Amino acid sequence: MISHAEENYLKAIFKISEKEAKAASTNAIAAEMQTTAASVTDMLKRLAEKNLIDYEKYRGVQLTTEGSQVATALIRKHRLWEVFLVDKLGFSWDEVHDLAEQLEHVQGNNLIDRLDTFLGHPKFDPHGDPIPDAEGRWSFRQQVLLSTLKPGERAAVTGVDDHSPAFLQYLDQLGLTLGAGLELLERFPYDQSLRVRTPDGRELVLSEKVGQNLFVKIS
Amino acid sequence: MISHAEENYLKAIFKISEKEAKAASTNAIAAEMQTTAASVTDMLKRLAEKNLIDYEKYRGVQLTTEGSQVATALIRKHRLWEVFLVDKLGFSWDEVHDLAEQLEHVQGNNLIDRLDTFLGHPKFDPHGDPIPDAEGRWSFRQQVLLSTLKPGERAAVTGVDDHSPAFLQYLDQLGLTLGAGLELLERFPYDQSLRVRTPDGRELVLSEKVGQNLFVKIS
DNA sequence: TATAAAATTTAGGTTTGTCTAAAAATTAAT
DNA sequence: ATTAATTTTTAGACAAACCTAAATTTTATA
Repeated sequence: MISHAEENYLKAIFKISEKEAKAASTNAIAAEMQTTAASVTDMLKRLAEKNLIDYEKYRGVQLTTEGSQVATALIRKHRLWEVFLVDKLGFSWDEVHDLAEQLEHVQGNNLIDRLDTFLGHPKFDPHGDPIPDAEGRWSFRQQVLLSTLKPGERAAVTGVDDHSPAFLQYLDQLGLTLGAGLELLERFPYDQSLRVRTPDGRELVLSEKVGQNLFVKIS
Repeated sequence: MISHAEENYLKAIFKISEKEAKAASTNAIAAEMQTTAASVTDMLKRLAEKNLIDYEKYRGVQLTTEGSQVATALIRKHRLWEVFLVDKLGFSWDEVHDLAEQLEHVQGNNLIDRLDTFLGHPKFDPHGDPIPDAEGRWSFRQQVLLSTLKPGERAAVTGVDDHSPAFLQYLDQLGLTLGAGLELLERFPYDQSLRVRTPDGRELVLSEKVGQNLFVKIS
């Protein structure tokens, strides 16, 4: 039996390992979980005991195959619930994280596969993040950060790196929701801000920060 | 802040009070919660401290107005999720209790009202139990136990008193799902078993126990 | 390479929710 | 109205998950 708290730690470790490629440090986990390093050490011992992580004192941790499977299943649940909340209940993409965080812990035999069927087997969640299938396989997509585009290139918004409500709401305001098209007109060398044009002819200036947090697919 | 465990106790007390009309006893709560009397006493102190119940040592408990509101909201959530699981995800009525038991604890501003809207504001759950509205008002229905029918009377199934999967599955097998019509042909005095006819002409003999656990509306 | 700084772990505590066994109060029965 | 049976509460423990403060280990720096 894996507790909710344990599940959350596994997910946090998975998330860190995704970005960093090396063993996840106690401090990084504490930051991700918004708790103290001491609490993390406590939990790491328990997770190691259950063979969900490989843990060596002072050396950070890595998920075992089993731990990785648990984390992947959780992410699948989280993202499917997000699709449900947005597509079926009409929530906006900046409102669903906390709800999905709770829903992902609901345990039940067929629940998630039935939900998946009900939603039409979506491959990406409302933020453009891939949803692993029942066997833990991920969908990939040719996407790059907006900041890497060259002037003249056209692209469509496919996802975000920063998932904060503030960023998502700002994108809503700009009309840069998933699928929105755009063309990079120029990059100002002074601060790396970007001038882009939308299909309806509007021109926007986006900060470097926006460019580094928005994924697009070049068309 | 009310914990999941506290919520479950409030719901249990509500359920007992519904049937018994008098103060709920420690033992009755322990039975309903499948735990020990000592654990119940512990919890009752906490609930009383939070003004969710009126508690006097050795005298049983009653919900306060606030406690009753919490319990009602929980029941609303539980039953709406059951409708979702049956109507949208295709679960059968004997499979949804445990899932709804978890889903009812998910906290979120508009979640339940949005779910309610999505489901079309159902008034009854898949077992025929009423779903209180957002203000805590209950729907009532003219229903009686099948065992109270007189020979010759026709009725339709509206709900169950026994919610066990075994009973629900048996009813499925008999074709006595919600809305099913029937006519009482005779009651055998020997064991109070009932001979009934269904609209498609089938005749069934139902035990006294079935008659005392099936609600019907006389037509 | 010592020493300072940073990261990590240990030690010792707290809260929530549970338990068993024993004590106390209430209710039933002779 | 005592005694017996039942119900309820208290006492004392335990596990999970967290905390702060202190000790230890690792890493960075002079």
